[in-house]
Amino acid sequence: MKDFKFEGRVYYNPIELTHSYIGGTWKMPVLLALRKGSVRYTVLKKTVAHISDKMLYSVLRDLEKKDMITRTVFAEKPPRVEYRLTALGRKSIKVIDSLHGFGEYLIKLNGIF
Amino acid sequence: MKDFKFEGRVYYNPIELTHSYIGGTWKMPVLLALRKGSVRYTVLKKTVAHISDKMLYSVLRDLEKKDMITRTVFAEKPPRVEYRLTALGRKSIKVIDSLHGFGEYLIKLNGIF
DNA sequence: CTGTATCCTAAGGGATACTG
DNA sequence: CAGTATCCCTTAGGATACAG
Repeated sequence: MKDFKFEGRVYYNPIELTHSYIGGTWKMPVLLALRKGSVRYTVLKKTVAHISDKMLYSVLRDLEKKDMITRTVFAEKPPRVEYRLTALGRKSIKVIDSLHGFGEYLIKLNGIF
Repeated sequence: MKDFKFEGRVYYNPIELTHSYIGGTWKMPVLLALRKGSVRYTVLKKTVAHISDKMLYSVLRDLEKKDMITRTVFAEKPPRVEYRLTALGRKSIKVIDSLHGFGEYLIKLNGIF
C-alpha cells in the first residue's frame, strides 16, 4: 500500500482513512442509532447512552461533513431537526455491525454477564 | 445495552470493548501483517510502514496480553522472536478486513489514485 | 536483533454554563 | 428543542536515546 494524501493529511493505509470516517468512541454508536431512519437530536441523545452534548454535536457535524448523514431542519416551534443516514452512512453500518458482533463475542468470551 | 465493567473500567457498549482490542492507529495494521503466519520483529517493522519501535512494542505487548497473538523466543544468536495470531486474533481478521474494505471503497469514492 | 525508557505534544473527550 | 462556547485533563502516539 502506498501512502496518500486526503484533505490535507497523509494516510498510510485504508484503515486509517476508515478511522477518520467512523473512528473514535462515538461515531459508531451514533451511526447505529440512526439505522432505523430519521431521528431527532433529543432522541439521539437518549439513545446513545452517556454521550455529552459536546460530543454529540461534534460527531454530527463531522459525519455531516463526510456525507455520512444528512441534517434536516423543520421550521416549527419548538424547532425540530432530524438526522438520517446517507447511502454512504448505510454502507458503514455493515462494517459497524461486524465490529459490534466481535464485541459481543468478546463479552461472552470474557464471561461478562 | 447495559453498561458493564471489564478489567477495571466501564464500557457502555460492545463497540467500546472491540476498540480496546483492535482500536487505535496501529493494532489493525499489525494484526493484518500477521495474517499469513509467524513473523519476526524486524519483518513486522518493515511490513507495517511508518510504525515506530515504541508503538510496535507497545501494540505487541498489548495484543499479547489480550490473547490476540503469541510471542515465541528462539534461543539463537542473534536472538529471534516470532509473533503469531491466536484463534482470537484470526477471528479479528474478518472484522479488520471489513474495515479495510470500507477504506478501499472510500479511496475510490474520493478519487484518490 | 529485539527491545526499553524518557520526554513531549496534539487531539479526543469530559464538565459545565449559556443561547436563540 | 437544539445547540455553542470554554476550560481542562488524560492518553495516544512521535522522537530520541540506550541496552542485552
